[in-house]
Amino acid sequence: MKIASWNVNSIRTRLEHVLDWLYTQSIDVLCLQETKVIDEDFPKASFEEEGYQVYVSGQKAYNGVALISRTTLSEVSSGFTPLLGPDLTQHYDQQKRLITGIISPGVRILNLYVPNGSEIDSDKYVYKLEWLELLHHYVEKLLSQDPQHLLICGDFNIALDDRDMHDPSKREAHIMSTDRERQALQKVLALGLEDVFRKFNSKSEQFSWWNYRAGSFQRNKGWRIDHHYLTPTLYEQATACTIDAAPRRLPKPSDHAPVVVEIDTQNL
Amino acid sequence: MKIASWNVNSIRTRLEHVLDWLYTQSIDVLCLQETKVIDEDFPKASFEEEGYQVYVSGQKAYNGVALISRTTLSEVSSGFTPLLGPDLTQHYDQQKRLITGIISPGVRILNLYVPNGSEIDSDKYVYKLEWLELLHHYVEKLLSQDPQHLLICGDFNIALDDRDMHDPSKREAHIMSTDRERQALQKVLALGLEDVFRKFNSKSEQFSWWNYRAGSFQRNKGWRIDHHYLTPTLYEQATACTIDAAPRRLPKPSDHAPVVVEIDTQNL
DNA sequence: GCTTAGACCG
DNA sequence: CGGTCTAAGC
Repeated sequence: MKIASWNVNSIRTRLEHVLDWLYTQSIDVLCLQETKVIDEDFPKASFEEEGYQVYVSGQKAYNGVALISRTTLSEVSSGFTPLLGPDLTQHYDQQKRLITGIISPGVRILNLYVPNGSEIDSDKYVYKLEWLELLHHYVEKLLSQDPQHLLICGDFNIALDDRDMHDPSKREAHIMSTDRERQALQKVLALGLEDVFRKFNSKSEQFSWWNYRAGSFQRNKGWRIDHHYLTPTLYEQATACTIDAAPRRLPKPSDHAPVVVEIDTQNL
Repeated sequence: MKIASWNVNSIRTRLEHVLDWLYTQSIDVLCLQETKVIDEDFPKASFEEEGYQVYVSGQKAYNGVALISRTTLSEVSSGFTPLLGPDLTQHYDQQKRLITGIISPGVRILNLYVPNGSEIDSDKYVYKLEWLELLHHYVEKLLSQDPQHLLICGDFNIALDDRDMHDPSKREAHIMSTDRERQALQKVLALGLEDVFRKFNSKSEQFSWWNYRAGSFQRNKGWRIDHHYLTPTLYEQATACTIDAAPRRLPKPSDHAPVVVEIDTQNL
């Protein structure tokens, strides 16, 4: 089973890229971030015509996530509120950054768009850290339901270690690589999740995002900020995890490349 | 010799359309309107590489005209001021709507983008009528220099008679066809100029502009507002005048089609 | 750089 | 409807 995560930076602008890639790669579950569209304007029909189910949680202009699956999805929900209640979460759920559902072999997929954080110590940076703290509570609850069948993927806007950024010397000066961001994410992962990309590839300079500016892609000045995290049983059954840079070479690309994980579901 | 007029609605957006059409039609002189670009950002090199001279008079975002010629251009100038002096014209020359030059067989080309007028009796409608009054003085001066070798072309934003609009019953209710606009243009033409399109074609519904909205082009709900006006000697030597609707069918077209006049220059 | 939105123009 | 611009977000 192939599960992909892709920050598309507007699904309406990138629709043809996404449809073409989805079919040629025969993806089973596609997790999109930064769809940048309200739910009623999401181009659902284009996916449904090809046999996919589509669940969206979007807003105007910013953020927005979608879960697109060839297999039936159940228990789909979006935002922190369904699990954590409205008291803590109402404010954070105004931004549409989280959607989840269970796919047919009983695996829960959690698709995230972690806040960018803008600049270190800015209000948005604080919001990012608070959001990751909420995520910790949320994942804890999910794991209490089933500690072995959770896959979390998305745009984390965090480079987990120094191999995941092109200039690690600037680590503490740059958003996405500060200790506080890394630790906030590590606290979530400590609940029992592992970065499956590193099961297959320990090299540095394996990036999933390149700034549009200054020929960053051509010079491979990027960041690996799009991840798949798996609980131990799923991690064991993973057979591959790859970043596909091909769509990033197309005209008018998203700034992110899709990341695909393959899982052998026979023994689940 | 083939002389074309085309309102391109942004030369930067339409550059490929214009270059392709220019070469395939082997146009000698191309008069552009609504280039929508400041002079330093006009893509001159694209035309110069193919052996054309380029003269521009543009501004940011609005208006803008260009004269692009395979034969040498002389006495090029833009705006009313060079002929009429600054007193009356300074205000009107802030909008870049007029460029002129003499092409090699001694024919003066005057390329115009007449104001649209917005709504009847609006400030912009008054401006349009005043601009046409200034044009009358300007053309009078040009003809005093040479009454026989003047070609005026461009987007006139006026349907000269009822054949030139799809719904003549709305004539007085619609900008571009009110009596005051027609009379202001007729006053210029009375100096000794004739609409050369009507030398070859007296049919109605021969349009050069179709609104982008409501499928106007598909239903041929258009207007003939792009014209070539010739002094008698040139008029006699004209061998064809055609509107080429083909570029209007392309993806992301200009709302105007180019209009081409062919003149036999042997006897000039 | 490339996306969005809203405003203005035609 | 489609071009421009500005201002914001990443």
